[in-house]
Amino acid sequence: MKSNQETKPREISLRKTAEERHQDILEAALIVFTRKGYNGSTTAEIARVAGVAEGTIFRHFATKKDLLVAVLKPKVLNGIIDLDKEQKEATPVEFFRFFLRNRLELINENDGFFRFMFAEAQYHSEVREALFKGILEQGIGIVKPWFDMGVARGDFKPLPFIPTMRGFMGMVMFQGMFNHVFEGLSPEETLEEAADQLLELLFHGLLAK
Amino acid sequence: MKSNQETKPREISLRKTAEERHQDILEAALIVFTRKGYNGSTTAEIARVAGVAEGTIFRHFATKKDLLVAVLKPKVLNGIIDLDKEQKEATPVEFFRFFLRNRLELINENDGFFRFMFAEAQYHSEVREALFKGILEQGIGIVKPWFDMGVARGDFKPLPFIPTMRGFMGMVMFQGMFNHVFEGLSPEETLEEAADQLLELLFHGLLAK
Amino acid sequence: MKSNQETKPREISLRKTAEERHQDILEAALIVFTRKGYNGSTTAEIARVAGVAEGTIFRHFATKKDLLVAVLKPKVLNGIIDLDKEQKEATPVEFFRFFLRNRLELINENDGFFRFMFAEAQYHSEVREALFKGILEQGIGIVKPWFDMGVARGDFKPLPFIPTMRGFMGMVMFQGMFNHVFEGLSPEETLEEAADQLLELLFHGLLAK
Amino acid sequence: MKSNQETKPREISLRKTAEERHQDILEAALIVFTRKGYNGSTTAEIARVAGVAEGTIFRHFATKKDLLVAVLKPKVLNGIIDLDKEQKEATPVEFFRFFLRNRLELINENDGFFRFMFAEAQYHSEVREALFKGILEQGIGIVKPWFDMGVARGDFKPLPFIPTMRGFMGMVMFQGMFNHVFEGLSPEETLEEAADQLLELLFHGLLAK
DNA sequence: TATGAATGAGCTTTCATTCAT
DNA sequence: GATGAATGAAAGCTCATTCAT
Repeated sequence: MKSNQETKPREISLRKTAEERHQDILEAALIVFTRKGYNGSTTAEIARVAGVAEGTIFRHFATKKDLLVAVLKPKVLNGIIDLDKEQKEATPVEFFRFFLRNRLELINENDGFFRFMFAEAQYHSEVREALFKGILEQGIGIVKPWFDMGVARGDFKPLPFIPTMRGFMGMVMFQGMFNHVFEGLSPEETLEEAADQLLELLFHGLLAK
Repeated sequence: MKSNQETKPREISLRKTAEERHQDILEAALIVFTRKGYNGSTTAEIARVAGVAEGTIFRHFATKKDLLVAVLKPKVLNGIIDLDKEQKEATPVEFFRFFLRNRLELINENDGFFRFMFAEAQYHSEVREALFKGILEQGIGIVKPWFDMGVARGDFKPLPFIPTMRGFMGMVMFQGMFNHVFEGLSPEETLEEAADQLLELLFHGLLAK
Repeated sequence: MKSNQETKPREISLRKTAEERHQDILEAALIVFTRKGYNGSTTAEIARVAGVAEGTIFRHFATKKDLLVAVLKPKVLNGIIDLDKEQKEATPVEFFRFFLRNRLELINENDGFFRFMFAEAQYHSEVREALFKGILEQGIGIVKPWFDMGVARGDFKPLPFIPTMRGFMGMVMFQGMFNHVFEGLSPEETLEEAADQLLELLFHGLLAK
Repeated sequence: MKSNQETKPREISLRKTAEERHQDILEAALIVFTRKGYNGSTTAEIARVAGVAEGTIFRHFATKKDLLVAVLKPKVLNGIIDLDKEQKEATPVEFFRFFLRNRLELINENDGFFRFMFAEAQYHSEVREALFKGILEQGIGIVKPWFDMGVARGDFKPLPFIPTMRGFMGMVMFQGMFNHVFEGLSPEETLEEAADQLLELLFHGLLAK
């Protein structure tokens, strides 16, 4: 008793905390959703992957839809923040180079998740909103000042921001997301090379002069 | 056959032919799949939209998956053909301008179907293959000669084809497909304006000099 | 072929008609609901009793609640009609005697169903309404003219109708419904004897003079 | 034991005693059962109403059924006792008047509980027995001497006790219990008026002579 | 002793597919 | 061929009960 009181050796608990289970379920849902889509995933499989009973899922998330939303939230919030933290001294051109590489890496690391998000955005307004508010708005908020600065400095042409941005994002997203669908077209290419070639096209265009 | 054609004088039949029902089902499936996704669609709803009994679907298509494949086939085959028929006299630059506008129109007219295809491509290898073989390969087959010609004539820079193409397609597809998700960013823009701005970026790039 | 066309011997169909299945399910639901209550009954058991697959129930009734309502409807509608058809020539006293016996028989024959209805009326507004509209309102509509006639003829005292009715119905319903709960108190009693004794009390009261 | 009583000076404890929790759970169960029925109530809701954890319920009552039985017991035991304590000097007629009013008040005060009991008596033998032993038998035990005395004194007709009792109880119970179901029929009526009218019918009957 | 997260059997409901007509 | 009722496996979800803390 005494020693117990004094040392309290923080015995390794066999039981997971509620927070850990919560995370287990979220991670499992991320994996399964990404692989099979929302409608193609069953709560039974998510439970199996998470290593919990099926009922446990509904203790943490009232409905399957709630679980979907909970899966989206952290990905959306954490995806972009602090991106330009260390880029304070960069030129706009350098920022765009950095940004494009960084996005391709992000998409690559979260393999399948962005594809999942764009896919489900069509069918579920919750996803659409998360995609829009969490990713697009934030992305634009970060890129626009650099774009404006580039135009102000005379580095960039004074093109309209939104359409230009859309073209730029199209390049990046498409490369990042559908690489998977089109795999085989240029298999030995590295991520950096892909980024550089997109940048070349973005910066200088296709025409010879 | 002949006697059949002659004697049966094509009376205005209230009964549809098997071929007509087949088409009704395909069209209904296209509509429902596009709106709700493959897993989100029920054969009951497709039957209702098609105006046939649920069992009839399975007389024409053994499984729901078969129906999906059958829906993809004609879209994929007809999507691209005859594109360059009337462009024989054009310059590569003119072709690209025409191609980009034509693709945006195509995507627009088949509202939702391309989104559906890219979305389901993740979850169903059948769709992935249809997308790849039917659209990408054909598209590349058509564009590459013009690209090569442009490079040969000195109109285009000698950039590597595949990455350049991917950037180009990214612009086009992203604009066409996710416009819907990002609606509101530039609402009064016409399709032509969007096409012109993408072309400006594609041809001359972002940098000022 | 020919004989088939001519005689068409109305082969005994192995398959039940949709209407028959509908009835099977309603009858099964009546049995199970009556025995176990609404919340205590499972659609699995109802299906088993009806001899159909569980899914079949939901082809005929969208929800379990709908099935409950469908069970109530015919009982409620058929319970009372034509009661006074053959009583045109009776005196009010004779009518009351007939009515009381008739109600006790009805409750007896539909063993458990009235108990079920009064029980579930507490928890489900659908049942409450059915009970009120289908049984009480109709019952009052039938009895009131006879009561009024009895008062007009000087057979009955001019008591207020509703409270008197409630006392009368209480006697009848309680006897009919909770006989079951209180069984054992007077086991060899016949239905007729019970009715006669209630009538005696109803007509002449407890007091000696 | 003694030292325990003396040394621990009943400090105002924030913690409830086991006995208090026991009571809290019983009260909560009474409320929830009465409102939703046994099968319609969840242990989760009872725990919430009681202000305890769900597991705590099962520390006090092994099963939900045990909780039901425990809820019934005190109601059944306390429902009737002391009824005739102050009626020693009354006449049988006065007793019946008092008894009827008293029962209506009791049913009214325990709003819903008697309805609950009669309802669940159909589905649960435990309730049936409690109802029978706790309420009927006791009630009969109390009323019968007064009835017999009334008959002996020549106040009451020599009717058979059980059927008469059943008619009487039917009036009372039905009025008390299903008033709720039939509300609206005579809304401004007071409890006393209702009692008086039932007594009038009970004592003198419906017939004019 | 009280807690409340976890459990898993079982609930109502859905749906692709079958098959007698 | 067309029908549509029937099927039953499987879906999402509930809930009385358990048990490590």
